[in-house]
Amino acid sequence: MALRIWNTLAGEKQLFESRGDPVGMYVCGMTPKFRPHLGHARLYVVADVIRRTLEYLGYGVKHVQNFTDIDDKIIERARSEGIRPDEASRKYTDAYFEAMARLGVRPAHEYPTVTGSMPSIIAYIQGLIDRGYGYVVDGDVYFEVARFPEYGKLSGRTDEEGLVGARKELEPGKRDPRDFALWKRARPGEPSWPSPWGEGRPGWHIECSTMVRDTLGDQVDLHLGGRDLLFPHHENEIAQSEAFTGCVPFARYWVHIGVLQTERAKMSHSLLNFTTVDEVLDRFEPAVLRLYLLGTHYRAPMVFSEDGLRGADRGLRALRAAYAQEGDVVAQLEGRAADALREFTAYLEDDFNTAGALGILFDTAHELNRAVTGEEAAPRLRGVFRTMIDLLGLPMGEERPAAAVAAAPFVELLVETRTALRDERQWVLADRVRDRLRDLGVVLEDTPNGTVWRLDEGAR
RNA sequence: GGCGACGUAGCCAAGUGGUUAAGGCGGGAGUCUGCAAAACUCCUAUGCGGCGGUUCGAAUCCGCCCGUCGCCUCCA
Repeated sequence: MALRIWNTLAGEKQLFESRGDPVGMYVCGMTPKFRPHLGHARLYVVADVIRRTLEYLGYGVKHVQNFTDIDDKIIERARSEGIRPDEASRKYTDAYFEAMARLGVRPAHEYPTVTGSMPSIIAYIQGLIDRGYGYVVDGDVYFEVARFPEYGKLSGRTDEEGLVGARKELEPGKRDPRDFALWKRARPGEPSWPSPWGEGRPGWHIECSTMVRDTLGDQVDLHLGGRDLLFPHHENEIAQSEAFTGCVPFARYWVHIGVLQTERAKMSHSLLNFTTVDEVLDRFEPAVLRLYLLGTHYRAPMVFSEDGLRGADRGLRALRAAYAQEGDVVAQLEGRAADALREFTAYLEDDFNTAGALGILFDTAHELNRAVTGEEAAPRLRGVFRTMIDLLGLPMGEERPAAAVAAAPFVELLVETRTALRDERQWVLADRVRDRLRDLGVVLEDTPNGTVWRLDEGAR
């Protein structure tokens, strides 16, 4: 089986053929204007699994992800916090790295930034002007969409009326409503950089075109991003890049990750309806969130729910129990192990179908438990199970939440006492301790190896 | 208004022409256990938003309708 990917540009699933080694993978990074929310987590966890899958299949991958570290929202945010814009972007870039490390998202190879790419961006804009695609109006520079006939090939928006929308007026200075800013003239009190067109800063889309070229060349294999960036951001990126380099297509495979929504609307910073990664990780282990996010195919929209998280918590526990199984008798499960791994990777190779793959993972966990329970250990099955876990990047080591760490000495004292009671067959008292702890959100399990405990999910 | 996506059991969610429609959560019965928990066994959609159509055959293809969401403005 070979890797097939749904390419937004083609509107169909295509066989993946790399241009060379390593595969160039560019992921549209975040604008660090606040702590990352669950929508970000979904995108970057999916990107991480895509990269793991490629590497498993034997591809070398060069993963580049940017930070758009200067824009209106960052300036706004910095003002409200009484700090400088660069301090704000630094702060939330750090928050991003912290959250992703907890989620087991492997770092990209490079993280270019707008402020760190200024000379390159200016040269790129000048290049577009020189080639006749850009025009200057009083310190602003615009991209002239009419000069790029291919415009709209990614989003399917070719109709000018549809592009403009009912509400949007033609801004003064623009020749065409579709034209977009490459460089924005500085406004008083805002950070700015010198340029041939005067003080200002880059428009929103140009940084990606520039940074892709600087880090990965004129063409990338994979370009990933949220579905909400499809238009206008990615459409504009294509226009800029192909106009500048003449290399078509700019990105061979466009992969768009569906948005995460709350009950009624998309989760976003501007709607203030988001849940941050931190908020979830205060109460659930990172592996729970990761498992939850991978339970829906990446292209489908996903509605965030607390119940879903609790379900994932239970599911994770089952996987972890299977993961921890020990055994030493060789079983006749060699064939089954190979089948399971083949089925699992077939799902991942078919447009990164993590939800389908999870089905096989759970099947395998059950088989493993069965094999061990039946005194038939399955070393090979255990091996493929661990391979699957790694491909999805699910941490199997338990990370005890802060509340559990704090409670540990006291809970352990009670467990000790209860064990003594059980040794004396004082069942009523022993059960009372267990029941009372249960009421407090502490679950006790008596196993052949002693009593283990954990905090109930959601009660963290 | 324009463009697009989606609608599968109580909930979540795979499945894109052909055996009995994966898997998870929840629920029910049982094995094990001092009792529980975990694990294990079994059960939980004659049906895939609705109505038509194509086909020997459709959740899967086509049309219309209903509903939800996204983009068209900052957004991952």
